[in-house]
Amino acid sequence: MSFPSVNEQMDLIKRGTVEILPEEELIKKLEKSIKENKPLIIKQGFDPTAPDIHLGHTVGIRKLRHFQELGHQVVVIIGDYTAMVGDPSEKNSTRPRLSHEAVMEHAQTYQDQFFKILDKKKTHVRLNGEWFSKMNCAEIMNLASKFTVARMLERDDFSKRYNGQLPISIHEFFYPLMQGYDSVEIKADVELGATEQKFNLVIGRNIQKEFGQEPQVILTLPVLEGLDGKQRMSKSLGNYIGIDEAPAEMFGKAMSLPDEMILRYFELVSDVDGAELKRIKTELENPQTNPRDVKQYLGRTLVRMYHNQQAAEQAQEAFKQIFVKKDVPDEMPEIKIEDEKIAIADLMLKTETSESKGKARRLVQGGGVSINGEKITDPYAIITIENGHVLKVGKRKFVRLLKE
RNA sequence: GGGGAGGUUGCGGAGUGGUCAAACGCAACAGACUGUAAAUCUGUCGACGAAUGUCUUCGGAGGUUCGAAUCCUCCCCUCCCCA
Repeated sequence: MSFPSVNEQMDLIKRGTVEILPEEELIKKLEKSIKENKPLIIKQGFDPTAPDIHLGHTVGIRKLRHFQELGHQVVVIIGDYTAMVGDPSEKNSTRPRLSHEAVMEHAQTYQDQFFKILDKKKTHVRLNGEWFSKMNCAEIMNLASKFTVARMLERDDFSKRYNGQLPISIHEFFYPLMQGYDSVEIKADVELGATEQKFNLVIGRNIQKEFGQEPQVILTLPVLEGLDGKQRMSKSLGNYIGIDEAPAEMFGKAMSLPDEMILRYFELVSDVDGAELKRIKTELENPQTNPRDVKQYLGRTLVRMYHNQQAAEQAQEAFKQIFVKKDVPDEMPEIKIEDEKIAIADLMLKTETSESKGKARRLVQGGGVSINGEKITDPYAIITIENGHVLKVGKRKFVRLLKE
């Protein structure tokens, strides 16, 4: 196996990254790897708490992919053990502990999705329960002794919670330690993580040193903002684009992004190369350009990456039909209605376009509901079902009504 | 172990016996305007009912009262100070 030159490697590695700490160490590691013809071990961890990978995750996964392309060894750690204990960093402490089965199931889903981006053959997947389940108390104490409370409290979210009089459980202090210990187990050379992970990543260096290993280089990546363009993309905030989503969904969601996000998305989660990225940047800066068009290109790119070119074209066409021509989509859920006549609120409940009747009526009152293009104004309207009529609720919910 | 402060509808945060389904802000949703962008304006924002209304909700369980988010008892949880 032969590796590209250090400069070439650094070029690709640096793309989209926020920080490499320390950079000289990475260069040294790369030089050594070339000399000894031995790939570096690149690590990133994931907690299998949510079984769906969205674009936010792909920022890191794509970077792992870059390392693979350069010939290095990627090790993905599934934090099954941490997940079983229940991740406390999310403040909803009532989260149920996950059963081992659930964790394994999630882990499987993760892997299926990882390999849409990563090369399966060049990826090791390890569960950290492999070593943590075997650790005894003395070993745990030993690990715990390698770090101080004061240093823990340096961490931003701990100190914020501490000062904000919010609870911090002792075991939460173990998370960084455990994550660091993962690096010891796999002898990581580089660990990737989002910028907010910096603290944990740095601890990994310390822990490795304590265990007599050469410390890993840490590489931080930006946190991708979600569809609102402000908050991080996350499933619980509902502002995400999942990589398993249908083409139309993916495209539509991309179009709802704020304009300022266009370039960032191209940079962080698309596979366009450096030259193309530059071209897009210039295009966006041109006042003649309608950002909408570039956004459509983004939408197509994403659909192409996770589906295919044809699906991308179709998604764009369908989108235009609905939102530009204000037409109805060709494809939509079809629901059989048995009743001849039905109150609008009941119809919306039945078609799952509203969660409750009260809400349905409010939507009608707000002018958000139409049938076959005719706006319903009376919240108590009785609808006569016609075969094939289209119920539209809000901007994007369409249901075709079928008569029995 | 001792003392103090708290737990309110997605979040923040009012409310200390009836006028409280609970102020206000944020978020969210819908409408107008647009490019399903941003900004702005308007409306809605527990459930059921056509409706007077009924039901569920203020950490949990009981209790006092004609009536409780508000008072009492026990319990659970969190934070701060002292040791």
